[in-house]
Amino acid sequence: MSDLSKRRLKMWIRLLGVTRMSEATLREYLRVNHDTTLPRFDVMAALYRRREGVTMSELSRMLLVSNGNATAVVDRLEADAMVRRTPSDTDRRTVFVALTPEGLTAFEAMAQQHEAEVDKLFAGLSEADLDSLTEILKRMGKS
Amino acid sequence: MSDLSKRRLKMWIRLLGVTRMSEATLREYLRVNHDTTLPRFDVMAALYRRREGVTMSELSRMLLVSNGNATAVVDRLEADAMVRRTPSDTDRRTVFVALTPEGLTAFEAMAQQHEAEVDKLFAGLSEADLDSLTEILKRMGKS
DNA sequence: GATAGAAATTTCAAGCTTGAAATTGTTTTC
DNA sequence: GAAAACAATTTCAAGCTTGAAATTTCTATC
Repeated sequence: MSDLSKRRLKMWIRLLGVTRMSEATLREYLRVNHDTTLPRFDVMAALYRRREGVTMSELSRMLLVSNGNATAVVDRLEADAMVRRTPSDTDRRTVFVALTPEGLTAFEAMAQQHEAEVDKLFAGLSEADLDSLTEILKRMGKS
Repeated sequence: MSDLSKRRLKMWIRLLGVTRMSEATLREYLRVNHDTTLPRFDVMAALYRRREGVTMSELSRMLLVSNGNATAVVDRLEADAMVRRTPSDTDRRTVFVALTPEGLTAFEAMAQQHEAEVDKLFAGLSEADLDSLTEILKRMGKS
């Protein structure tokens, strides 16, 4: 195994570590302050970005999770009236999911503080850091 | 919310995306080629790095997972004779976990290919990329 | 040397996640 | 227009994960 390969492995382990620690912080924040979870927040964030609604498949593609997973989280959010399922008129296999007004309100209450939390988490990163990091992450995403 | 804060949020979302896609690739590789899972691999990798064995607490700290989680994964690995628990002589609360010889063999069979897989995944990163990325990740880990 | 506090681990319930199979519906191809 | 292929979603079992509570053991303080 080449030295470069070893360095890539070390970087991957470090990347995973940073991601897990950040997720833990955000999970804790959501639990304590909003009595909710990261997966629920992720779904609501996706639906906030696509206010008109998305299909279940689109949703799982956006979040990079399996279909079954999306179904389960949406089921629970629906039970809490945070999201609503609407069957498609033109394709009876398809269902659209969207935030309810309550869901929208709840999300907006979380989102701003969540952004502040992320900001705090990565306060050590300057504009220049963000430039290079983003550029590198873009390339990583393409493979 | 400042522009810088928005950029940090975008970076975080991108980071999460890269991590999830990479994890999905590695999970698939482990499932198809070694009939195992990422959490199991992670535990075995930690025990490989600390061949002499670690306590359950150390293990969960190394992997950034809860104690209960470590217990569950170690239980299953132990049932498959990949790892062994040994009670401490000096502190009866403590238990050491270590790879069995079978576990060691199984891990070594996976590890090299796993490294190759990671290498492929991040082939787009040059030495210079790794330099700046590692430097930035180090700083991110410190907050 | 009791006892109160701290520490290591496990247990547990609830929720998350995957991948495969099942279900239902649409589209293509003959 | 049947039949086969394809597509969207749900269901399901198994495993993962968390956080809190319970259990057992150790340590410090009186």
